[in-house]
Amino acid sequence: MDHFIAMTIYSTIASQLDAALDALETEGVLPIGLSRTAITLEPPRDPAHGDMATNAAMVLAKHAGTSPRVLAEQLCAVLAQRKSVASADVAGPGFINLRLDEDAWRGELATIAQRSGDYGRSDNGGGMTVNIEYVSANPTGPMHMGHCRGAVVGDALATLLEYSGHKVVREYYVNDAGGQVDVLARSAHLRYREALGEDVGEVPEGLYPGDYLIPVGQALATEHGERFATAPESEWLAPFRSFAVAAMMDLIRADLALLGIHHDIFSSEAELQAAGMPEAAEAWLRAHDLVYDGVLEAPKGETPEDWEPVVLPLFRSTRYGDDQDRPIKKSNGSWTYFGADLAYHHEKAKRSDALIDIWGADHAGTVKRIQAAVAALTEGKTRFDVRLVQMVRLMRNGEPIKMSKRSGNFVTLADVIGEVGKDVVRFTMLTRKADAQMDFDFAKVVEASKDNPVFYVNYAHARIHSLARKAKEAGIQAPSDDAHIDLSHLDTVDLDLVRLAATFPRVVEAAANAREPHRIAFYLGDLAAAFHGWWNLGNDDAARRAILADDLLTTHARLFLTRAIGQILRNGLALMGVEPVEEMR
RNA sequence: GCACCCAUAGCUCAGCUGGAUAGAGCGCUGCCCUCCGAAGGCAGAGGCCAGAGGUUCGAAUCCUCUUGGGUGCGCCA
Repeated sequence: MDHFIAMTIYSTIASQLDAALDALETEGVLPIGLSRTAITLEPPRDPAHGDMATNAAMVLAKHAGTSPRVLAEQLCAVLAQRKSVASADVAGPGFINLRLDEDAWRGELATIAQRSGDYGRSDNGGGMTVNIEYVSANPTGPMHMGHCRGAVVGDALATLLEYSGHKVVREYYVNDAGGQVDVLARSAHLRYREALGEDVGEVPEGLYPGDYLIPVGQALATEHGERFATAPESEWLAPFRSFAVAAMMDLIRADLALLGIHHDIFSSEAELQAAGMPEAAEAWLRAHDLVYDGVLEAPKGETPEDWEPVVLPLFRSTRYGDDQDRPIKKSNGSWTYFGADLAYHHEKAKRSDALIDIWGADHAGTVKRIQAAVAALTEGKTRFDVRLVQMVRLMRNGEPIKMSKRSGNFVTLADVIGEVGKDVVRFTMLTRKADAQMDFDFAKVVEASKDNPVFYVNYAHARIHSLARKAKEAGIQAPSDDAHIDLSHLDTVDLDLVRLAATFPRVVEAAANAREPHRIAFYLGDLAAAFHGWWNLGNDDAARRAILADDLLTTHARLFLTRAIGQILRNGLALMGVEPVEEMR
C-alpha cells in the first residue's frame, strides 16, 4: 500500500464496500459500470443504527432495476463475510447499517497513535496548487479588527488545504496604485513637515489622522531634510508614496506576525500595472469579444444629477450572470480597480490550479464580476472560490463597542491580541461559519466555562495532560513499545471515543472541500464534550477511571486512549493555528 | 430600484455539499464530588427548520415565488 495514502477505517470499509459491489457486478446482480459517486459511507446520526451506514442500495437500485431493500439484502450478505464487519443490516428505506468488530476500532486507535500528528493528513488534493489570497488590507495603516476575521479564516483554510495534500500559496495583494495611497502620501507629507518643526495643527479632513504616520514623517525628514517642505506635490508624491506604503506594509506584516500569519507572496498592484498586465488581459478579452467599448446604463432608482453617459471599455460580465457589464478603465484612461484586479487574477490563475479569495462581506457586490472575469480568462478551467467573511461586532460585557473612524480611533488588531491573546482570537474567529455575522465579546472569549469553546477544548486537553502527569507521579510506566499495550482492555464505552476520533479525517476532508475551516472548531468541541463525558463516568463509577491502582493493564490501555484523543485535539488546533494548553491556571 | 448574504428551541449557534426520530451551549427543572481537575457530567421540558409551491425513493439542505433582517450598489477601493 502506498505510504502516502492515509488509510483510515473509513477508507478501509469503503474499499470493502467497493469490492462487494464489484462482486455483485460479477454475479450479474448489478449492471457493470454504474456510477458510484453518489454513494456515501458515514457514521449514522443515531449510534443505535451501528457504526457506519451506506446509502449504496438506494442510490443504485433504480439503475439496477430492482428495489432498494432487495439490493440491500444482497449487499449485506456479501459485506457480512468481511472480517472487520460484525453485522450488516438493512434498515428503513434501504440503508445498510454496519457494525464493526471491536478489534477494528482498536486497530484504528493504534493507527491514530502511529500516525500521530499526521492522522487526518491526506493527499486528497493530489498536490494541486491552490492560491489563497487573504487579508490584502489597504496599505494605509495598521490592521484593525475589521481585517481580523478574514485573516484568520484565510490562514486556517490555507493550513487545512496543505494538510489535505494541496500545494498552497498564501498571497497578499497590495493595493498600492489607487487614490488612497496618494492620500497616504499627502498625510505622510504633513507629518514630514511637522517633523521639520512646522505647526500643522489638526490633521485636515480627507487625510489620515492616525499617529502611526508620525514616525513615517520623522523618517522622511531624516532622509530628505527640508528639500520637499515647500516643493510642489508633483516632486514628492511618488517617492513619499512608495516610502509610506513600504512603512505601512511593515506595520501590517508585524500585525500579521502577532496572529502567526506569514504570506508567501506580496503582489503589488502598481508593479502589475507597470508590467502591462492589464493591457495584455484587455487585448486577450477584446480578441474574444469579451471587452467592447460601450456606454453604461444609468443607475436604476434615483439617478444622480451628475450622471453622464460616457464610452468606456466594458467587460461582458453579463454573460456570466452579472447584471451589468463592468468598466475596466476610467474616462481618464487609468485602470479601474476591477480592470487591474482582473489582470491580477489572470496572472494568478496562470501559476495555480485553483484560486481562493477571502473577502469582507462589504465587497459581496463585486463577486460576480471577478468570477466572470476568471471564468472568461481561464475558459472555465480554474476553480475559483470567493469566500465572504461577515462583519465582527466588538462587544464588551454584552454592549457593542462604539468606534469612531473620524478620529482614527479604531480598535487595532494589536490591541485586541494584547488583551486576550493570539490563540483566543484565532479560535474565536473560527467558531462561526464565515458567512454569518458574529459578535466578539472581550468578556466571553476569555471566560472559563463550557459555553466558551476556546476554554472547553483547552480544558479537555489539559485534563488529558494532567492524567499523564498523575500517572507519572503514581509511578506508572507506559510500556516501552505501544504494541505491548493490550487494547482488549478497552470496552465499547472506551471505544466510543475512538469512533468519534476516527471521523477526524473525514471532517478535515469535508472542511477542505467546502473551504470551511470552522468545521474543525466545531468538531473539536464535539470531541472535547465526548471526552468530558467519558471522564465524568469515573465520578460515578471508580472502575471507569483512567488510572486504576489495581489494574495496570487497563490503566495502560486507557492512558493510551487518552493520549490519542489529546493527539487529535492537537492536530485540530494546529489546523486552526492555536497552541494547545497543557495546564489550566 | 437592483444584487448578494442570512432566517433552525426563549437566547447564541451547529447540522458532515440530499439521508433514518433535526442537535449543542446558555437560560429553566431535577440529579452527580470520602472520587484521576465539578472550570465538569447526567436527565427532563422546549421545534410547522420564516411561509407557499416544486424537483425524488427521501428536502432544514437543491429550484421558484412571498415575507422579514443585514450588507453593498454608479468611472470608489
